[in-house]
Amino acid sequence: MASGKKQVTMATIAEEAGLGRTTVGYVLNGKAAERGIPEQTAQRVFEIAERLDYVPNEAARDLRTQRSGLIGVLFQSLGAEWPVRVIQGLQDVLFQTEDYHPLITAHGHDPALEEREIQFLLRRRVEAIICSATAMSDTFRTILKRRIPLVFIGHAMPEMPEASSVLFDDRKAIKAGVRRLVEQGRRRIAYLGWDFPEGYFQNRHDGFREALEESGLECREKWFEIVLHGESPEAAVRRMFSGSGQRPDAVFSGLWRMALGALETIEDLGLRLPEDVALITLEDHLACRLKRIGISTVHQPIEEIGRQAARTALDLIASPHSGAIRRLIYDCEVIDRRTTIGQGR
Amino acid sequence: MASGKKQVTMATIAEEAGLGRTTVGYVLNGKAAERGIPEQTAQRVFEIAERLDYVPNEAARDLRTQRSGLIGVLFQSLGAEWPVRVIQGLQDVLFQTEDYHPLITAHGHDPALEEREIQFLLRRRVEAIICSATAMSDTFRTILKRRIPLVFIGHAMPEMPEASSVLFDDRKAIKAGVRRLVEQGRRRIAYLGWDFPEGYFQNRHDGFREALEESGLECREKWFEIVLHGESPEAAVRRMFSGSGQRPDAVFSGLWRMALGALETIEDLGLRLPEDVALITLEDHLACRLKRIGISTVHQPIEEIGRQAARTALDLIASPHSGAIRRLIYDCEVIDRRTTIGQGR
DNA sequence: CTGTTAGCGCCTTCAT
DNA sequence: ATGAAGGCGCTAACAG
Repeated sequence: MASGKKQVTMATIAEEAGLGRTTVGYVLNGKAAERGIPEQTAQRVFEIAERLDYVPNEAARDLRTQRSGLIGVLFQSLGAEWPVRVIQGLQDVLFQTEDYHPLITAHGHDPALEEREIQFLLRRRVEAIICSATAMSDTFRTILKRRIPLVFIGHAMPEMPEASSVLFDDRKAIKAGVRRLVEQGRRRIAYLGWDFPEGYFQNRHDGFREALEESGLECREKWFEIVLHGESPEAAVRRMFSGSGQRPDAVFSGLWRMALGALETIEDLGLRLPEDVALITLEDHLACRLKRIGISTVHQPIEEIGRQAARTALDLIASPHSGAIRRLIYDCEVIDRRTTIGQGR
Repeated sequence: MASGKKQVTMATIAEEAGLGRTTVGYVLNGKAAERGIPEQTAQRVFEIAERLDYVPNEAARDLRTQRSGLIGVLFQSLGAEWPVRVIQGLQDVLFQTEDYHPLITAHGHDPALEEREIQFLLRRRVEAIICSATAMSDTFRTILKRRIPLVFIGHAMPEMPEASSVLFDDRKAIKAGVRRLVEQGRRRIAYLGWDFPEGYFQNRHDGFREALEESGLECREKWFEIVLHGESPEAAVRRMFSGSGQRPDAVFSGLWRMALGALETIEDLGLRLPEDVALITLEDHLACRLKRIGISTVHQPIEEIGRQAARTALDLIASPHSGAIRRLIYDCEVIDRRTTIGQGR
């Protein structure tokens, strides 16, 4: 393989031990007892294996057993904070199984690469694929056609009802955040959202409107800003606070980046946080947690998405004929930092 | 495999096309021309493959060719910022090859898991392993014994001269940082380091002393603080600034986390940055780049470590008998932010 | 131009 | 209690 002398295989061990391959195979797979192979023989086999630095060949095993023990994991990019945390959740679960490992890939928003990477996963015969939703790609269809369990995380893909998904209950989180603002006496709550090309965040936008309604507040269009892709949040915030009429006394942001922009802009306008304006955001990013930034957030446990996605994949592998599984992660926690009136944290 | 009808293999295609497996095999591997197979036949094979959703089986291919096309990548944790950026660099290079893919793993500082994961990589017959150095583990010896190229990143492992490595030239970076401080008129420069258990950062500590020496400054022990594992940087900084004697007029920090602590503490002490004290750090972490934090840094291109590590691995695979390759990444750039006197950025 | 053949290393049924 | 044998899907040397 790497070089040098020949590989050590089960045959090598069998020969060395003066046994048949079969016996060795059973011993090495921990089925010695089951086949009535004497303890002593097993012992000897293990010793020889150790001495010879035997390492089983997964390719051969996969080929023979028609399974790979791999779960494909496909992200657009690993650069953001959340993919990494999702992966940690995945590993929490997969490390326990002993049987499954993630095969992690990213495509950097490049459709050609995406296709290639999916092919890669298929060639390796991954038994399930966990991925973040992207623009509809035909390649996903290929996955389903081969009847490989597909689990979307982060956002659902409504065009693919056959696929499973594990998502945050964003509406619930938004309501919790808005409720906190209302508790703190805010009545003029603005919204700062982002217009991702595929409209993935529609759910958040709608959730905000619903939340206001539930609190008996009106949603003024002037205070409902959807920042376009490529546009800076700063402009949106300035617009929101411009004019001589009433100003918002709170801003709910759907993304941490926008919240950071809002923080800057609001202070630039000479307003004080949280006295004049409160600010709260989804996505409890590291930046929000830093003492000098301290943006209050509705914290959602990203690792839990990973854990549930792993479990979902395993469930689907175990019973391939069950329908799609859809899970919502309801957990969320409002964390008061500098930008809301809380006891801090 | 997943379920349902039988797998589509080359044999299926051969049968469907009324050809021999060999012919199909050559066509599918793009060696039709080389073997003088008529364009038309090739065309037909491709069509059938497409129609049948044929996906080659890597396990079979690996078994046959005795290579896996996988490069193992092992981190302690993916949670920090730099592993992810290293991976992006790796992918930059590997995506170009078409032939190699990373197989990414982490073990969360758990030696038992580390061992298991290395076993996992070996069973999959990765052709090289790229990993961040940890406490000396015997498992690494196993890797070398099997003559699998091993590339350390981040820190060298002096105990293993047979292993390759790709590292930053921290000394050079530190000198650049110190030089900038000196240019700005600082003469009483303190150092804030961290005592990682294995003493990996000794290199940085020494580099700082050297840098001072080169600038003709003395290194006062009071201003040379190595924060112990688990201790807070705050205490160290307070110590450094305590007493009635002279105070440092600049702090060089070896880690962004410490720099952040220093920033807080220095301001808590009623000192102004950068007027009273300048602050500069290694590790250009996101937190340093945020406008409200704005810690000046000596920026090192982490992605480049990934790229070079990938190239090193590929080189070693290509010529397994060459000795260890050691690469230093010299690039670094001093970035002035709020905590030094620069034109900002 | 195309086919036959012999494995790669492992699992597993069947025979002894 | 142990072994022989066949085959998973693919490649490549060797015939035709």
